[in-house]
Amino acid sequence: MPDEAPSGEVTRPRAQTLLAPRLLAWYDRHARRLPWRAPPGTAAQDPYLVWLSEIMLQQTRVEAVQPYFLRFKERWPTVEALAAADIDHVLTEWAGLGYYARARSLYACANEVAERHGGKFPRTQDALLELPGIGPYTSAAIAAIAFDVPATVVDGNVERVVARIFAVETPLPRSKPELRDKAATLTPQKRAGDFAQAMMDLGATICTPTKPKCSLCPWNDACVAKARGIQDELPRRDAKKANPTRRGIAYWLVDPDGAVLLRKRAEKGLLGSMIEVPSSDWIVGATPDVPDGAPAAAEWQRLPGIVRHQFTHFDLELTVLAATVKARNTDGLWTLPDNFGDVALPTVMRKVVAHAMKHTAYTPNDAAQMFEVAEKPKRRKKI
DNA sequence: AAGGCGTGGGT
DNA sequence: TACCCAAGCCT
Repeated sequence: MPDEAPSGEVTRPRAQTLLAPRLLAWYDRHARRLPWRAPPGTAAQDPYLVWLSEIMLQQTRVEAVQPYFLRFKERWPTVEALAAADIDHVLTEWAGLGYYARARSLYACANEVAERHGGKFPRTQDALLELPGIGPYTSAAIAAIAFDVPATVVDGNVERVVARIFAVETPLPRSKPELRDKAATLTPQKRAGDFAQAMMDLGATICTPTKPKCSLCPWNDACVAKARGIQDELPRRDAKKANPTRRGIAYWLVDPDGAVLLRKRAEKGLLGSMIEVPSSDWIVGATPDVPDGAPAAAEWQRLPGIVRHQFTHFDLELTVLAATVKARNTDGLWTLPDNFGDVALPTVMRKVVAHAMKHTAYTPNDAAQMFEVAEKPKRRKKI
């Protein structure tokens, strides 16, 4: 473990002091150009954009984030603009990106920054940590990248790189404290933001989970796992249990105008505050065979096939029942499919929409084509 | 403090 | 097909 020198700097073995400069040199030549990133050596990025990107990047790949980031930046260029937005518009813009509590926290955080911090993000890790949706990773990332604070940024990439460099064999998540401490011994006092992004780029492009490209790695001669030939086995992880399957019914109700009944889900929890095709509870076990919990009494027709979706902690199988009504006798958001793009439909509900429109007599139009995309997910089975 | 919380791409 | 797991946070 590193000792604290009187200056407050972390002391470290001499060899380790050489690692950061080598990685930064690699980063200067190989940094990916990303829309939220200032090129190495240029002026710091707008803290608002750093924050926005870091929230979106939580548990989410760069490629998935890019279009969302660009749309948010265009629509809400400042934290004040975002704070003044309608939360439902924010959720609609976030739809498809997942982990929707992030969008709610994003909005809450924008309002705190606008109202309590004068529109300026705090510059210290401790102060950032107080804001909604900002935890240990994100506070360090914003401090380092936006404000050049020498904070140690630890995400999944950094954990993997550090586990390999030091050949940490303790499985995750038990090894997290050790990995964090070892990462701290690598963090330089200068260019900590570039260093953090370099570590993450290294993990994303070179020190990958499988088949790491060690021959291209600026640290390959210092990597203990590589020296031992166990780089593919690290980091180890404790086994995780299998996911259960939950089943339920989604109710596709259409009025004479072709409007479809949608509903807003509970504020928090799974898909919190998002819009859904009304559905039963999703229960482990058999699909209920009675349309219990249907939004209206109607002649429900079971559509062929099933909608499958995987969440982080369970698999879902939805049966879709369809019916028409002569009048809008049920409260909800009666919405024409042409306008589905204006509501916060998460991906699982886009799948339901696609399935229903494919198996009912809905006239194909732009909306139908838009949702066809969501239907095609798996590769086609060979005949 | 262990589990809830999305989605998509890769192997 | 059936996993894995990603720029994590919250309770």
